[in-house]
Amino acid sequence: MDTRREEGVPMRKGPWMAEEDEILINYVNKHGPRDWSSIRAKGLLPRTGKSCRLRWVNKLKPDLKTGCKFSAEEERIVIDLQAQFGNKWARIATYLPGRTDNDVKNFWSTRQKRLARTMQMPKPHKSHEKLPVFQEASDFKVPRTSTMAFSPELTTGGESSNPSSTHNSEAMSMVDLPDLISPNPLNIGTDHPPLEMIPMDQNPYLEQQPLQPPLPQLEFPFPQLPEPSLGIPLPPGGQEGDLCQGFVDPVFSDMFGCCHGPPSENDLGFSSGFPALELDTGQNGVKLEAKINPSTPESFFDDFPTDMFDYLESLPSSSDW
DNA sequence: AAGCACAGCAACCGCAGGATG
DNA sequence: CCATCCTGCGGTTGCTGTGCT
Repeated sequence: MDTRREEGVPMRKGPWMAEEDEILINYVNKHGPRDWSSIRAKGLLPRTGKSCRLRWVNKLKPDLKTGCKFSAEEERIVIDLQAQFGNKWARIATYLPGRTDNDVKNFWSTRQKRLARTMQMPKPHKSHEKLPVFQEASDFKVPRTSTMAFSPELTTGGESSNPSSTHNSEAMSMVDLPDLISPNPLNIGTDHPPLEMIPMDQNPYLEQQPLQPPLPQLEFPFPQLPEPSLGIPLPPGGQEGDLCQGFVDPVFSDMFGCCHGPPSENDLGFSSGFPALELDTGQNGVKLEAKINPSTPESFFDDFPTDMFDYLESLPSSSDW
């Protein structure tokens, strides 16, 4: 394949340097995202065409959400679509604006590892062994929109989603934590039947939210932004500063507003576009104080210190063994 | 402070399918 | 029809940062 034509020419591998990125961006701006192998043929970069394309698609493309964790809604979409399409990451990624197939793949693989750890969690444990800590709230909180559906009898009397039983968070849309809090939150190896993975369309406990069709791909030449901007062209129909324009999932927009890159002036006024988290900006906007909004999505807690949930583990004393 | 383990991510590899000559 | 090239996809690997002991 590429290797034959590259004989004798030392091909660079490994991490990309800023200069290489710049060259690649310039090339794409001039010629569009195609003819990748001619980049090397023209002597612009000692990289294979594949490598150039990959770099562009995964890191340099203008509409990417780089350095932005998957939101709860994105997680839900990935889970739903993975159940529907299987490991068709590129296809799944078309439903997630700003995400690449590699992002989705990595997210899924990380999630699988985490689940595997959870499943292998030994029931008895020696006192000196540290229990696996649920590092993400979504490991033990089950949003009602999750495809992982409970049989009602699995929770205590089916009252788990009663808002009055939650911890002062009137509107948290999730199964009440204490119902799932145990060293074995999924009831694995107990008398309970295992959790069922139910396809979305057969899940009676799921509030159906039809998936939106994939977004149209950004076409070359990319639209240019007026200054000042982050240098990120907008999706068609988008407005400046809102990379999520065009992503029409109302739930997503309602919950998260938009995910931004580097903070801009407007970002400090978080409350309008990011209802899940309100920040009190002190003098000069330096001191930030987070206030939890009642409608906070569950993955919001991912950013909390894990020891916040230490009480969940309720470690038995060593005398119990 | 050093060593270790782990999670997350970037990048590579191999393969498949379409386009072209 | 065949060979070759290009592009795209999914799986895998290896590096890096971070937290824990």
